[in-house]
Parts: sequence; structure tokens; C-alpha cells
Amino acid sequence: MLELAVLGLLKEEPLHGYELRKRLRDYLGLFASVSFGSLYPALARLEASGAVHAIEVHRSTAGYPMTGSLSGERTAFHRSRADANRRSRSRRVYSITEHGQQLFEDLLSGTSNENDDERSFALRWTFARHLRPQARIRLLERRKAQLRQRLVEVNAAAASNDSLDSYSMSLVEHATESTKRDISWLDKLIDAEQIAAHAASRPQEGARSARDVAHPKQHGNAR
Amino acid sequence: MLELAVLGLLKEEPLHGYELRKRLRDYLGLFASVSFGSLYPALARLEASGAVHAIEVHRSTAGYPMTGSLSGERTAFHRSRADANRRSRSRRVYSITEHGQQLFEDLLSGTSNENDDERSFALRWTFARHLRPQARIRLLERRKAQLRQRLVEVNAAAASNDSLDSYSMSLVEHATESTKRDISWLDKLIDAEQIAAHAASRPQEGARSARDVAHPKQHGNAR
DNA sequence: ACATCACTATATCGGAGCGATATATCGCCA
DNA sequence: TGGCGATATATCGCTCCGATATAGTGATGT
Repeated sequence: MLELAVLGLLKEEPLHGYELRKRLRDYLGLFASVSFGSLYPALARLEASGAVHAIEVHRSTAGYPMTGSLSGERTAFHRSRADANRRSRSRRVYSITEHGQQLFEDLLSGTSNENDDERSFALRWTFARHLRPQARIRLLERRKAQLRQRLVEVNAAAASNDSLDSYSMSLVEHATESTKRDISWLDKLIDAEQIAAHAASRPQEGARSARDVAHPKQHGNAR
Repeated sequence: MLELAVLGLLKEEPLHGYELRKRLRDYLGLFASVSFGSLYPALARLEASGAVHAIEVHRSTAGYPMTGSLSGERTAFHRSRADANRRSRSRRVYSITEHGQQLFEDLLSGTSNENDDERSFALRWTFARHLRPQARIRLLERRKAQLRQRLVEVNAAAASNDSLDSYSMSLVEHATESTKRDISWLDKLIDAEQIAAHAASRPQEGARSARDVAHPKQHGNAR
């Protein structure tokens, strides 16, 4: 689900491949470290399917880098980074399209394509602010059900298998404990989300901004 | 590193592809669930490189299934399983070769091919009984260094990045905590291994079987 | 008697991702 | 001037996965 990560970053601002990879590494590094051998084909796929749109930005060397006309740069947004005026060869700057927005929401809610593993969940949760509260809770519940299922399977396999040596056993025990902790963590998050959803559904108390808490149409001030 | 898992299972007894996959799923299911689309090409690679040797075993239907002459079956070994006399179509039974034994040890000790991730370590630890005590400790220490490195990187990334929302932050916090627990677990294992190695190096007290604790040349009674 | 189902068993296909590598350009510094 | 490191895009070979094809087998059902 590299597409999801790419669309999630392009949703905030247009970016070219090299910068995308840096952000993938730095911001989502834990869950989506990616190589160019994956990124460029993924961008080509997204472009072919019409989810993103690329414009060629030639180097300007002098003055301002606003060469990318079509909302190309959103200048002085991440100027804290060292790449302030480093403009070198021509770049392909990708923007997300309407269709891409739709694809992003589909991938994020996970209604299609049940390819769920550890990283897939972590990536979705990173973009949880783009989900409705209800969908957020569904995501957490799905993940929890997965982990519980895995617990059952591991315990069953370990019980029916008496030929485990001490090394395998230590591995199984540690994995079981870790999974239980993950489930507890999910429970905590689910509680917090339910409280938030509950508070949002009665606007008479604490009435301010009960509606704009990550409604899917809310984009722009993504922080 | 599917090869490592396959060789580790074939080290115990010759198996055909379908049974290999079952054991990969049941015994090492947590860390190496594998599909036929991976397994059969991997077996073909191992066969091409001379690490395993395949013999065609045709069905016999009547009497004993000892058709696979060359140490083919090791009859009545896992008869507790339901596939006792289920002999159907012809199978390709794979055995590990001398070269395969060497390859297994190389992959297991990890001197070549530093492709270390979560599952890679878990898989190696599953076969830790085939390592010398010294190599076991090295494996644990390498894994620990990896996790510590990741902790540092994640903290640095999170500190330099002020645009993390609460969802990403909860993810980072949970991952940090989990990693710390993993490190503690590794510390525990390292301590235990060092005590065992220490005890094994002075055979004058508790002298029984200090030498046969998983020496690399000890094969045969692999359980 | 025959159909159907579930299991055993091997194999291949397309696609995704990775690591390595190739090819440029640019700024900097010795 | 020449090398080095960062920026930037792209491709190659490989591994792995999920899906699918093919086929033999025993049990179950009608």
C-alpha cells in the first residue's frame, strides 16, 4: 500500500519523487521506508490511473523557484529544511487529482483490498485524521479482531506442538505478550475515540467545533 | 530468507513441498507464513544451486509407502497426524545435501547477507539450537543494536518534526515502548545465554553433557 | 452408480517491492 | 580542474505474494 502513503503526502502539497522519498523516510520512516525502485513505479501507476498529475519543472537557478506554475510549489512552507534554494535539474512534480482523493479515501478506509498487516495498519492510523470518527473506530476494531485471531492461532499451534525447543518457546511467549499489549493499546485508543465521538454528537455542551473534527471534507489545515 | 526456513526443516527430515508448506504455516507460522508461489520457486532455486536434492516418489496406494527408496520417508514418524496413509499423486521429496548444510549455517549465522528485519531475526532464533553459544549471543547482540539504533532514529525524527498529530504521536509512543520491551527481552535472553555459556565452559561442576549443547557438528537427533 | 466435495500436490502468472546500479546536474571546496 | 556529495529520475534482476490452473484421491451424499 505504497499508493496510500504517497497520496496521503500529496494531499498536503504537491511534491516530486525525491522529496516524497525523503518524507516517506523521515515522517513515516518507521512504517513505510521505501526505495526508488518502488516509488517511481508506484508514481507511474498512480499517474497512469489518473490519481495524480505530473508537471515537468525545469530548473531556474536564478530568483524564485515558482517555475511550477500549476500550484507547483507552495513556497516557503517547509523552509526550515536545508533544501531551501537548492534547485538543480528538472523535476517531475506530482499533484493529487480528484480521482486521487477518492482513491485515497477508499484505500484509507480499507473497504477494498484487505491486505492488512502491521505496517498497513500503522500507515492508516498515521492518516486517521482524514477519517470520520466512526471509520476510525472501525479501523481500530478491525485491527483488534486481527490480533485476537492471531493470539488464538498461535496458542492453538503452540499447544498442539510439543516439539518446540526453549528458543521457539521464548519467541512464542514474547510474541503473545507483545500482542496482548497491542490489544490493550488498541482498547485505550478505542475508548478515547468513543468518548470523542460521544462528545461530538452532543453539541450542547462544549459546543465549539464538534462538527469539524476530522470530517472527510475537511482538508487544508492538515495539522 | 525463505531458503533458511526450508533448509531448517529439511535438516530434520526429507519432505515434499506440500508438507513443507504445512509445517511452515503450523510450526513457524508466526514468522514465515508462505505461499506456493514463493515456496516452489525457492525449492527450484535450492535444487539448482545444489543445496537440496529431489527424488520423485510415485504413489503406491497399496501396502507400505516406502517407495521413495533413498531414505525417502522415515515411515511412522509423524503418524499422529491425520495424513497417515493418505498417499495420492506423485510427489517430489526434497533432502538437504552437504552443500545445503553449509548454506544453512551461513544463512543462520548471518555472516553474509545482512537483510535483517523482524521476521528474519525471529526465524534465526527459531533455529538457534543449531548455533554455537557464542554465535547465539552474537545474534542477540546484533538484534539489540538494531533496535537501539531504531529507537535513536525514531526519537530524533519525532523531535525534529513538530507537525505530528495525536494519531501519529500515539503510534510513535507505542512503537517506542514496544521496542524498549523488546530490548529488555533480548537482555534477558543474553543473560541466560551467558550464564549457560559460562557453565558450559567449566565442566568440572555439573559435568554432564556440557559439550553437546547445540554444537554445530551435532546433527541427527534434532529434537 | 454417479456426482460432488474436500484434500493432496505441483506449477505458473502478474504484480509489488527491494537493493543495486546507471545517468545526469549542481554547488562546494581544495 | 577535478573530485565529492547532494539532488533527481529511471531501470534491472530478484524475491515474494495472491490467485489461478490442473489433476489425482477418498469420502459423502442421493
